[in-house]
Amino acid sequence: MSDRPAVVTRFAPSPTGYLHIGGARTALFNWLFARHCGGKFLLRVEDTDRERSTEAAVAAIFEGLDWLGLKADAEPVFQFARAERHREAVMDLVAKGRAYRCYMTPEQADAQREQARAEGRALRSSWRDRIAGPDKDNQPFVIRFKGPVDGDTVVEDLVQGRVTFHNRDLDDLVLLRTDGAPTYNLAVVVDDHDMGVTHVIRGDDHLNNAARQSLIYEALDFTKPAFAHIPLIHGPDGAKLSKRHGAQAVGDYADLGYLPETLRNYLARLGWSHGDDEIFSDEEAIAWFNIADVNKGASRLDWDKLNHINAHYLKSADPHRIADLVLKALAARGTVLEGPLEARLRAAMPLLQDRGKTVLELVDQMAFVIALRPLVLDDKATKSLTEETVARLSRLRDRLQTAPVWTAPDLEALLKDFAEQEAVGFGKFGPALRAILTAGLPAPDLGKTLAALNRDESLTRMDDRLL
RNA sequence: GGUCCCUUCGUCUAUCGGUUAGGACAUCAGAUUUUCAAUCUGGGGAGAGGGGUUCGACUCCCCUAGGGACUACCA
Repeated sequence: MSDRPAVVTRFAPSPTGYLHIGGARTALFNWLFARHCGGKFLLRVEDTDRERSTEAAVAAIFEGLDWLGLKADAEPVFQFARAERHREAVMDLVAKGRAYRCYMTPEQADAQREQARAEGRALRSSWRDRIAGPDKDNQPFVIRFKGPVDGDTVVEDLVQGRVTFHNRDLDDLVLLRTDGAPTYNLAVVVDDHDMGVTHVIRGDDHLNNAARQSLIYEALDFTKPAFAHIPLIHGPDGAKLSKRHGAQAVGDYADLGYLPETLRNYLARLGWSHGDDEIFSDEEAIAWFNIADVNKGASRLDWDKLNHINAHYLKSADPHRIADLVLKALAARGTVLEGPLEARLRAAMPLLQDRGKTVLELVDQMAFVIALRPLVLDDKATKSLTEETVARLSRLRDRLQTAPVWTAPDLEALLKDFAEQEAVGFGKFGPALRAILTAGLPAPDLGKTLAALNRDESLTRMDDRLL
């Protein structure tokens, strides 16, 4: 009897670098499953490798999870802080005869491992059944797990199905290092048990470890959690995701102008599906998510689809929020906007936020809004400003000046009406007007362009060329 | 080398023994058009190969090929 929630999941990164996209998806699946079940999602920092773990990495991972919106339901557990508890468990194992002191030097271990491999079996230390004499009293040793020599270990995996391992292929792995520090496979088992983890959802690079850990669970008399080994994410070329595939860290995606909801949606859809649903809310994902629907095969990152989803969320996002992001991206490029320019950009955002797949693209799409006068026209544009065109645009300018309302639809209508009145097609003045207003920078329909610039700026830019 | 996992359009996927194998992204064509997009309509495009099991296999089994993970006193 316990009051523990029925389902407890955890994300357990080792802080040796930033949070990469694969880890982000693992965290997401854990989060989704816990939410779906009304359970808890925990966080554990696996920092037992003191050499490679860094504060900066811990911060980067927390920041990444935070940005993604994956909040843990309890304070994170730092594995290294629990070393004493891990040692306790190992001593318990030694007392039970399920672990032993091994005095082999690393070199001896390598040699024995090689020999074992040649014989088609895993390493079994020669110290398995020996008690050291006084000669070893002050000699360094490690504590190894005394694995069964025969029989099978079966992992019932929620994603991969039933997977059988032969015990003879499983090493007598080191539980406690020479310096008394616990190793990963031991610490994971003890921590998952102590944290009440019911579902271990992690990358399938750990599937082999699940067998080793199963043995430790049994030796410790711990109840095993359910395992779910989800496939890894590969790069667009099918190879394991690495630096040459570009963005790996979730922070990179933020810098590139992707929204966290985009990543959640896209990543959830990678290796998991709910019928034909492609774009869905967090609530829907939580309601639908089920480990049974997770695929077994690895999937590749597809930038086009990521972009498509991001465009969708960019379109429907709060303009103020997107404006903040555009401003931030601009600032990162060294352009700090304030005052009227910032106000103009913010006001124009609802008109323009559907024009980019990323915030960075939006920055480019908004360049015409914040361009400084006088705009520099290229030769072609300058030549198109014939006497006739200038005269016509001047007439248009006067109408614009007295336009009763300055909104995109009204301006669009005004433009149409003007064309009719002049008895010409848009081709007779549209391109020239566009050149005057944007200097060839990307911009939307003229009605929207005028609206985005606001009346004063539009008229002033026209005056720059027409007067 | 050994152990284990994986394999449906270019990509992400649906299918859970009987479908013209569906959808999304991408792509191509057309429409729209004042630039670039967007949008709309339509098209092409898949069960790795070979054996079985079965009245009937994408679906179940085996082999081959290809891809991946693990094989540390890293996690």
